[in-house]
Amino acid sequence: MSAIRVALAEDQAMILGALAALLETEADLTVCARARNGREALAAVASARPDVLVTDIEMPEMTGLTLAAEVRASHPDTQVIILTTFARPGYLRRALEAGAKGYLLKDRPAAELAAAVRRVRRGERVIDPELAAEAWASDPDPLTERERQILWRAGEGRSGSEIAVELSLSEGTVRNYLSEAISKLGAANRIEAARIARQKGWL
Amino acid sequence: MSAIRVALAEDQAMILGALAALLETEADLTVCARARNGREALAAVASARPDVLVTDIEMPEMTGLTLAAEVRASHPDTQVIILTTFARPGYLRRALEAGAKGYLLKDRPAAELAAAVRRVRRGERVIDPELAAEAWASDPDPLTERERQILWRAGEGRSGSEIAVELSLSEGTVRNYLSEAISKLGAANRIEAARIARQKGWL
DNA sequence: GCGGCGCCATGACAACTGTCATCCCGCCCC
DNA sequence: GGGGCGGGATGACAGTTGTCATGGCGCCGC
Repeated sequence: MSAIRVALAEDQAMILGALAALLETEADLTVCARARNGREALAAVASARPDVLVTDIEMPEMTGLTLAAEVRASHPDTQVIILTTFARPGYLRRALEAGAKGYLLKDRPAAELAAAVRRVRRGERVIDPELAAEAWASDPDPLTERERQILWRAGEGRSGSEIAVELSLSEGTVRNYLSEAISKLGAANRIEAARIARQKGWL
Repeated sequence: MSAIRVALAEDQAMILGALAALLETEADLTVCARARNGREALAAVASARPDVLVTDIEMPEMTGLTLAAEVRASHPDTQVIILTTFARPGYLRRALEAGAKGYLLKDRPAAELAAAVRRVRRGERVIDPELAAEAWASDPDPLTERERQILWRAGEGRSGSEIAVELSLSEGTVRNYLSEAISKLGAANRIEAARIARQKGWL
C-alpha cells in the first residue's frame, strides 16, 4: 500500500512546517509539496500531483478559495481540503461552490486533519460538523451589493461624505444605505454593523 | 543529557498539536504540557515546571503577555517565548516588559522555533530580527491607559454614553479622551483611530 | 401590466460625535 | 513649592450620523 501524497499551502512558514510535521507522524501520509501562497500551490500541484491538497484561505497572490476552483478545473484528481481559522458560513458556501471536498477549522483537534485527509482521499466529504449545522441554520447574506460596498468603507473609518465622493453618490443616499444595513444587521451604529457583517463573512 | 522540557500555549487546537509534533521531531526537546488558554497555561506551568513556555498572544481568558508576566513572577525558572502572527512593535515592547525572553513570528521558518527554544534555554534572548529593527525605529505607544480602554470600546461599536456608563465616567469625559486619542493618532474619527491603534499593536 | 425590489435622491429632525476652553484634584519630581 | 502630567469634569458649538417619509427610475416575474 503506497502512502497518501499530500500538498500543503499555508502562508505562515512556521505553521506550514508544523502541519507538515504533524502529517508526517502518520505512517500512511507523506507531504510531497509545500507552498506559501496560492500561485506556488497551483504550481506545486501541477508538478507533484498530490492526492490531496490542504490549503489555508487567506493567502497572498491567490486565496485558497480561488485555488480550490483552479485545482478542480485543471487537476480534478487532486482533492482539496480547506483548513482555516474562520468559521464563516459565507466562506464555507464559497468553498463548496469552488469544489472543495473538505472544510476544517484550525480550532479542531490535531488528529482530525489526518482523518480528514484519509476520508477525502476515499471520496468522502468532510465538513466541520458545528459549522455545517450553523451554515444550514444561519441566515443568508441580507446585504445588497451597494450596502456591502458602503458598509465596508464605513468600517474602515471613512465618513459619509468621503464615501459619497468615492462612489459618486449623494451624502444622504450613503446615510440611507447605512441606516438600512444597520437595521438589517440589528446593530446600533455603522461600526457595530461592520463588525457583525465581517464576523459573518458578509464583508 | 536530559531533554529540554517545553510547554505550549495556543488557542487553536490544530496548531497546538502541529507545533507539538514539530518540536517532538527534535531529539533534545520534549513537550511536557499543552494549554489552550492563558489560565490553563499558568496551571500547566505550575504543575509541569517546564524549562521553556512557548505561547501565543491572542488567547481567551488571559493573553500571552499577561501570562508571561505571571510566569516570570511565580515561576522565574521557566523562560517564556512569545510566538505570534503579529509583527507589532507595541506587542514586542510589552512582551519584553512582561519578561519574555523570546519573540518569534509565525512567519519565520519552522526550524527557528527549536533553535529559539535552545537559545532561550541557554539564557540568551531571541528577538525576531526584522521586528527588532522596526521596533527601534518606530514611535512608542502614545496612548494612556484610559485612552486605550475607551478607544478599544469605541472600536467595538459602543457609543459614547454606553462607554461612559461602563467605566463610570461622564459622557463628556469619554468624548474628551476619544478626541485626544484621535488627534494623537492623526485619525479623522474614532473608527480610524481604533484601526490605526490596533494595527500598531497599541490596543 | 402591476407589484416588488434594488437603486438613487431630497429634506427634515434628533441624536451622537469631535473640538475647544477651562476648570479641579492628586501625584511625582526637581 | 511650583510645574508637569494623568485623570476627571463642564459647557458650548459645529459637524456627522441615524431615522423617517416620500418620491423617481428600471428590471423582473407572475
